[in-house]
Amino acid sequence: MQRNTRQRTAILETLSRQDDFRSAQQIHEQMRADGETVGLATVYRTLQSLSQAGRLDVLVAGDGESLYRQCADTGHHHHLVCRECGRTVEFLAPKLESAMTAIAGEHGFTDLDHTLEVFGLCAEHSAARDAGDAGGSAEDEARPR
Amino acid sequence: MQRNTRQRTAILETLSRQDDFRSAQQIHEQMRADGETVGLATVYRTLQSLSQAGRLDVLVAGDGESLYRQCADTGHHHHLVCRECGRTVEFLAPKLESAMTAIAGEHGFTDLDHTLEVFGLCAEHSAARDAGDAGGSAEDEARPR
DNA sequence: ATATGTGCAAATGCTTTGCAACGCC
DNA sequence: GGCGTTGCAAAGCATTTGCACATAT
Repeated sequence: MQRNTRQRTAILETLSRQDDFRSAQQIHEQMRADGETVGLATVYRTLQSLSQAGRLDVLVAGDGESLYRQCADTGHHHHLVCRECGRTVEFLAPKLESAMTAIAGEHGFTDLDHTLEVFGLCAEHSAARDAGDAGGSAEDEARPR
Repeated sequence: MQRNTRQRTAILETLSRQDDFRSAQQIHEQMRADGETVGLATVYRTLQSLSQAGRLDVLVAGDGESLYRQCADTGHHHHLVCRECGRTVEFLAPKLESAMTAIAGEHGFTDLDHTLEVFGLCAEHSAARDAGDAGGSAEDEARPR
């Protein structure tokens, strides 16, 4: 129930070369730039199926856009993401998990699920901002939102 | 820089009578049902300005829709939300906050911000499910998504 | 008086879908 | 050969925006 098509392979390959969280559109755009011929709808459909299969991590940005990334850790984990460049650090927070489970239990909640994502500016970009990067240079093109 | 219009007042009043997280459209719909005459765009604009002013909590649902709620705790806090009925419990997690700050710091990240929301089934609805409520009754109308 | 807020409808932007052609297995 | 997959364009949705009109202060 999941065939190995040229497109599917190309998408996986593109993702494996990518370290940041990227939107479906950005991934599609990059593939076109790399000479791949893939329809945008296919990218959407494939990313969706891959994430459902647990082979991809999804992050819903503040504006509702979905961002995808192939993570090193295949289990449950969280992310520290740079708002400017999308640079991502994966981390675990076991104490936090148990604390949440406890709180939920106290209130009679079951069937839990949670989202925890941290956004900020990575070392490189917080430095740039300190230096007075008020006017936003030519980085508009590169940011993963 | 923020006038007291009939619409603004009505929206605040509606929110104060509401205990669950609701989307802009649901709030608008309810207001119409209550006999209020307010444009949808106004609801969107007002909810946005209120949340920016910190008078409202916003939650981005999994599908990207924004949900609003007037919370008791005006400071920083998190939510435990029932997937079925939207019932919400506010909670604090100070240890968790510092743990995240620490992790972010280790990686050189600054200007932090984070999202932490827990979803699950409240006592009432987890019981209903256990009882074999597979066919979903007439509750479709009431759920805040 | 005048800066703001409002309403409507059109425009946006991301994502999904219908459907015929296509290509793995 | 059959059934999942692809592509394109159209459709869907939540949200935003332009603009003329209304209205708080």
